[in-house]
Amino acid sequence: MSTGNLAVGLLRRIAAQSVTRSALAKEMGLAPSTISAKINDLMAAGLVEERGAAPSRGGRPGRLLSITYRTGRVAVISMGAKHANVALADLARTIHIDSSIAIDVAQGPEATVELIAAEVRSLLAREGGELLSVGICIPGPVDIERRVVIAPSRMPGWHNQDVGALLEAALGVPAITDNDANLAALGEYLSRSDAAANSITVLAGTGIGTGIIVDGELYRGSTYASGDITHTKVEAAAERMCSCGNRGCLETIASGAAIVGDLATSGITAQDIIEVLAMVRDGDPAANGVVREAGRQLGLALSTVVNFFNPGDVYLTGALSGASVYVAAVRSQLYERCLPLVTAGLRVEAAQAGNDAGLLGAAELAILHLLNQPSLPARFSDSGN
Amino acid sequence: MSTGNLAVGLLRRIAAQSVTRSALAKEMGLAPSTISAKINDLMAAGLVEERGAAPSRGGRPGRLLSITYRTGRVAVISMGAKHANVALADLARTIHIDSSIAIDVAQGPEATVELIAAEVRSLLAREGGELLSVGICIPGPVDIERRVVIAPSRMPGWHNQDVGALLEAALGVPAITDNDANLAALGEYLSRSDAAANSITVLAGTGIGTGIIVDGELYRGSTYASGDITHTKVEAAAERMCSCGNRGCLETIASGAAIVGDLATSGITAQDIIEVLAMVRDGDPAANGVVREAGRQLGLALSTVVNFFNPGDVYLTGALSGASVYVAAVRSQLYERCLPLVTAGLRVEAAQAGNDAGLLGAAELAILHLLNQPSLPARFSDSGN
DNA sequence: AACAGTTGGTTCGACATCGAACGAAGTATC
DNA sequence: GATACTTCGTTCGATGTCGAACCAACTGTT
Repeated sequence: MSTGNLAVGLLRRIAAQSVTRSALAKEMGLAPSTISAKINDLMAAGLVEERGAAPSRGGRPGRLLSITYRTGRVAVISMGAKHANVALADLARTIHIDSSIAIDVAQGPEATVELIAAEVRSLLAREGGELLSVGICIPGPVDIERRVVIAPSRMPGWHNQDVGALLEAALGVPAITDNDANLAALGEYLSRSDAAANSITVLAGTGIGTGIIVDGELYRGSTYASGDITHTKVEAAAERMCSCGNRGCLETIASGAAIVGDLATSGITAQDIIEVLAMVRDGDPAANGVVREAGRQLGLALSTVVNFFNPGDVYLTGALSGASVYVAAVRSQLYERCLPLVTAGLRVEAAQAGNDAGLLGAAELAILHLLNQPSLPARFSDSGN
Repeated sequence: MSTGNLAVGLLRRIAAQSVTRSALAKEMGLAPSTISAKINDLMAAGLVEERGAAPSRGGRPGRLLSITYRTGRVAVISMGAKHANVALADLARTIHIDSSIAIDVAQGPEATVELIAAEVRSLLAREGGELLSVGICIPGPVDIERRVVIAPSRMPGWHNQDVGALLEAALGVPAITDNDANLAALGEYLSRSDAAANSITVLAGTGIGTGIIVDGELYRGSTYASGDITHTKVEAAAERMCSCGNRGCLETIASGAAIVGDLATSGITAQDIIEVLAMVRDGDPAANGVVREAGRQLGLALSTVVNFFNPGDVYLTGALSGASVYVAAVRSQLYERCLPLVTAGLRVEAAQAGNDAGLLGAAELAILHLLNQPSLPARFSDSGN
């Protein structure tokens, strides 16, 4: 009776923050009567309750609505090749606890998922609450229809694997999977109140992927491969051999690995990109120069894409986005190289959600997935606190 | 009473071709009862009538529905810098008569629109029928909200001009304006039964623009500037000066003007790109080589965009798309340079609608615009044949 | 020629949403 | 503290869409 799409939207919104009926009506652009009717259903089903009143704004004060169920948790995971970030979030998409564990994708899906599942259980034991759903970011293309990882260049042995099914088997709750850059774009879009309807979120890690938001919705392309700019040709990299077998790819000059490598050839050894960032922060000129150059090259490659897509916002995530030289280099390249009409109003910024963007996007998808389960109201009402 | 959005969709569909109620229900994914109810309204309003029966398919034969009004015409115009194609189409988007006239955009909007309007009147005088609406393709960005041309690099004096208003004043019917590449994409998408949901349509003329279809809808970008790849940097053009003041732009090596220029430097003079095409068809090796190289460079520039956008189809329009060497060169570059997951299922073809693609897109927009006029039913019913 | 099978179209009750009108519960003003 | 004003929420009739059941009209088979 209350499993309609509107009910889901209302639950999501109320879970995020207490609101009054009239505020909901305005936010959602629906008639007050429609909201009231639905809220009645939800209250009858025991999912929502009135809790206190909003301050009057010159007239009758509104009654604040809260979600009855507050101990539900979604587990969200962001996978890299060597590490995974694991976190628990509530239904309002707020992250309550998180941790990082060492994994090795080369060990294959089963072993990796078991490590991740163990960490989820451990976080649950510490934090309490009931696990309702899981969302995971994969560093490679994901066919969300068939629900499998496809041809992930950095994850041999994972092709056609249904990671969601493995997680479901291990944790006993619904799970969803999507590409990391896609989820970062979704997370950043959702966590901004001022987000443009069309945006590109760049995730520069081992490879360089982007997530695309079109008209407020995630765009995944015709074969779930959209957003890949790793192998865009840049002149400055013409001599460099890429892992894909070609030369001149953006990855060979703007990825984390490339930066570490470039520093090594100038005699400076850094363990990983995090160390490089620390050096930049300490004012190391060599590190600074290499990072700026990486940003410049990324900006150059992005300029074609930005001219084509004409986004309102470009968000940068990944470790490098913490360095302001990097962000500034990307921005200045875009402003210099793109058409005036395209740069008019264009924002180029580090993601506000930082490295949690992917986790937030995963939480959103996991919650939506959960709320679309047919058995939802039962779960909520008979395990509610 | 029958001005709802469903009514518009039904009218459009019935105008395109006679159909039965049950076929409409299937096509539109609506309940048969919904269709019947709406058709009753439309018949009561005198907009639709039953005309004959469909052959039985093993059961009760359907009754074919036709639009009552068949002499209505929309005028569609595709503007270039020196020429404009003017045509009349019916409500089914079929072009009945067309012509080409010489214009000069440097004369400014008023004079140009007057020339165009005169040609529309002349076509109407020849063909008969009542003019209902006008659609025009502009070779530059168009802000469809404010309904003005913005910063058109090749049309000085047209900035912030409302061409639609000028046409309305001259012809006395509603008019709409949009960018030529956008409308070509829309037209090609609509005229294919097998079109992919996400596609890029390349219009290579003076500049090189693309129109983008996302999930079956035209995507225009955040500032109506999407699709511009004219100034994408290509290595082979590094030495060439572009009209934009930079070097290395795609336009300097892959546009029609660039091809004519390149042939001139090898001592071969062609008046325009049409002549070059004729030479290619005659097997002229120099012309062939230059056209193939243009296609190769376009393909190279497109590869970044295709990796990013992951379309199902790429359509080529504009004069050059008539040369199969050109299409083949673009296709082979895309297949070679894009990721396997992106090229899986990717089609790269000359537009089926050919150079009419823009006119068809303009007809679509003009018809939609017309059907969204509040006074529509009156117009239709009291002037119907 | 009767009858089963198939497809086309309508009727009717259910449901979601809307908008207008109204009652409820405050604040501001005199 | 009466009165106007503002905001919140509900009631109620109208509208659009759906799906199930039903009637209508044809084909093919026996």
